[in-house]
Amino acid sequence: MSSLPFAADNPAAPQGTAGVATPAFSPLYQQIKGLILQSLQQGEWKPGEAIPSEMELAARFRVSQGTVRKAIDELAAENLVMRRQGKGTFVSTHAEQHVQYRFLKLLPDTGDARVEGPAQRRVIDCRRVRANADVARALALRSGDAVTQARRILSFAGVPTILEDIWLPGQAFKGLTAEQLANYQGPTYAMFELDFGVRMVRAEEKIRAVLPDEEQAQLLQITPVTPLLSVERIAYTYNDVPMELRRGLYRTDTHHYRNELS
Amino acid sequence: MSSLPFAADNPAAPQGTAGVATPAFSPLYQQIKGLILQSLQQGEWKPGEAIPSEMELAARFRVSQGTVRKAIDELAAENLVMRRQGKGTFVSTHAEQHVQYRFLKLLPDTGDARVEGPAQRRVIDCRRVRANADVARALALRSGDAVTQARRILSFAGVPTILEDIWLPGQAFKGLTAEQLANYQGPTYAMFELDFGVRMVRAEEKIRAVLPDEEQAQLLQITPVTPLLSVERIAYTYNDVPMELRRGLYRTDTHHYRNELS
DNA sequence: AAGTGGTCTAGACCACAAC
DNA sequence: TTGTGGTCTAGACCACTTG
Repeated sequence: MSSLPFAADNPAAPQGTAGVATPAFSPLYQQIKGLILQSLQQGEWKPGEAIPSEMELAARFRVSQGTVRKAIDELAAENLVMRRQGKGTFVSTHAEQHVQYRFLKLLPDTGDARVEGPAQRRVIDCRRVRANADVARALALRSGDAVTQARRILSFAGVPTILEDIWLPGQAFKGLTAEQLANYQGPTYAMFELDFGVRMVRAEEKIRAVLPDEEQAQLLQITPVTPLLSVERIAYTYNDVPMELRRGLYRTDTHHYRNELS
Repeated sequence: MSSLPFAADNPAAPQGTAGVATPAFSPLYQQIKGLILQSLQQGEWKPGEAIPSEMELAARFRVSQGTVRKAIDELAAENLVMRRQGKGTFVSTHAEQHVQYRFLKLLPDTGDARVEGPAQRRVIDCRRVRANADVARALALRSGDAVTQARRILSFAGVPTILEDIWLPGQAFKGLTAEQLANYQGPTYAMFELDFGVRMVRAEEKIRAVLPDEEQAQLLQITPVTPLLSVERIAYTYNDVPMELRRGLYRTDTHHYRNELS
């Protein structure tokens, strides 16, 4: 039984005539959304599991089903939960996505990603280091804090296509090994959920065109004058907490980065 | 007074027991959405104008306000209309976007796009040609059909940053001149709305890293070994009809392409 | 048959903008 | 004061899934 900031029989935003700035106000369904979010964040329901039914949540929060519904609508729009008619509402997970890689927008020019199958992974490096200024800033850490750094190559149909450098906060990802990164079947983000309880919910990418240095070119088996996509990604858990910095170099001779605008 | 495929007092999907495949069924609010979309498409309400109030539409379609509301909710989510509390619901337009360029995701590395101000445009070329196979496929035309082709350079703070080639269906854009492309104040897509009645509603982009040829390098005042972002965009009007093919070459030494994932 | 999400309605009230 | 979109409720019924 949770207590609401503003309960249903204790209407929100009573609009005092004090004349000062509007007090922090949010509609009921936003408050409900916040409470559900809190439960998600605290792990009350695990990825892939069903959350309580709308009627149950309505009773628990003492609001109507319609209000819970609108809260869940927004959570579903943000891909935090998934609704399935007749079954229930489920916590999103990177493990059972209809598309294999939720955050990877690189597609083969030949259209169909399914024919490629999953990428082959080769982990080149995985070790604990101290964060430099750039990494620290991206992950909201202090310079010198412990981070786990990894480098790996993803190949499609045997062709090395992506070279990735990954930085993870040392605290949350204590004990991460190269074997885990290499051998886990399925998306790496699913492994993060399962082994570390870290769910990536959102990400931002900055994309540039670059030329590889000698080492990068060698790893991707290309010449140093092959232009590459540099994709710098920061992935966030709940509450906009950054939990991963990833810098990918994508070959785009047989693949392209696809984006939809509206 | 429109007649609905399934009226409110003539319940949809009576679920015949014929045992064959489910007949085409869509909920009432989807039908309403379709009707509103049709009016938008036919220009019953122009970009920037208000559409009728929810109550009016509810009366017109003989459904409840809540049903109209849900239809408009989806249209708003797709950026086809914009709601403004207390004022009404307005047809989206590229002219008065809160961000100046709705489809341009290139931002200065220094964060704030506003300090740059609008881009300086220099039109290099604008002429009618016949569509080759690639252009024809992208625009759903036949090879040899008339298209208007243009090339221009966008500069920020005096630095040539984007080289764009644009292809437009000749029929819809009859009479387009270099002067229009160069002199119109505001987004080019706003000019398309105003002068040609063509509203771009959605777009898809394929992004690659490339090296410029001699001519491209000269126009952008860079060396031919400067890697560039190649952004191939197809923009669509209503009903997924492609109305523009655009290929941009972006310098990414001082700017980056920004994308958000969820 | 029971339980879930999905749709639709009707009515009340709130917040915002314009007159 | 009026009209708009925004919130909230309560109840009915539909569609899908499971037992």
